[in-house]
Amino acid sequence: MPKFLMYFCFMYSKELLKGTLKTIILKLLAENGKMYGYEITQKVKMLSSDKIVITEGALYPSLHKLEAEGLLQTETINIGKRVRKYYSLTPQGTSTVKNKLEEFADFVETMQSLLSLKTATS
Amino acid sequence: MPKFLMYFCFMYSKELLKGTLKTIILKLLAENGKMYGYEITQKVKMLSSDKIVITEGALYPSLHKLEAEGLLQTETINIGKRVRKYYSLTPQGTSTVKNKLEEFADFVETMQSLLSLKTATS
DNA sequence: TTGTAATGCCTAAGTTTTTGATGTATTTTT
DNA sequence: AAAAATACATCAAAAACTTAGGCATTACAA
Repeated sequence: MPKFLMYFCFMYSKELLKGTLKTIILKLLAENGKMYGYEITQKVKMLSSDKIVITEGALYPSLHKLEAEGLLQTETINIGKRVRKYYSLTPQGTSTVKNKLEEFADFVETMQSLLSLKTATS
Repeated sequence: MPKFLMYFCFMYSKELLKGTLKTIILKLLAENGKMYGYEITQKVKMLSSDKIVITEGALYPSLHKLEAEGLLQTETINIGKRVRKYYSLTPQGTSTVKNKLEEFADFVETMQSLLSLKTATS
């Protein structure tokens, strides 16, 4: 789909996405073993039907930070003359994924009750 | 509960909360007609069992912004020598609440499927 | 009665996270 | 041959928040 058309279809205010990027990255890596940056952006777009678009300006700083924190490790390989940098979870990263997911689930539950989005079976 | 103890019990990383503040405010006002700032902080704390704590440093700028955007209107009354500023929804605000809630619900659904938190009935 | 906590409004500096623009280079498709 | 996709990255600016403070009144406990 051409870029200029995308803005008419999907995507909600990005505000809500804030704070969820790391969780998304960690979860994807937990499921797929290792992925490179560009692959992550495409996967998220596809899995969310273009509703969640991770820009590279947000992704790479986040990946670098996770690596600096010891949650991710990298492995660079060459595809012809092009470089590809694979990210994967460290042991510490693996144990963090679970916490992050629980935290998100808990947050959602709290918010849903606060916003009365989850009505008691009545 | 004393402040120094609170940090041991509840509250998850505030990151996730980002972007949800306006939605929370609008929904509370839709339900309660009119509320004042301090009241909102207390209500949210209570309804979320202290899991969501809205600081005044976040609340007041947000209220002022919503007012500037025409979604809220105010009414100041005096309680003895103390001032109390009630906020309520404008017609525009009322129609915005629904959108915000739908947006949040949609976001959550997308995230849950992305994070595989919602498994298909199997 | 005195001082601490609670009520009630507010601002402002600094941090974090993200957007949007830009840069570079290779490979694939039209 | 040109355009789009692949693939990495950085950086200024915006947005939203945290932390810390300021001011004043009222309630409560020591």
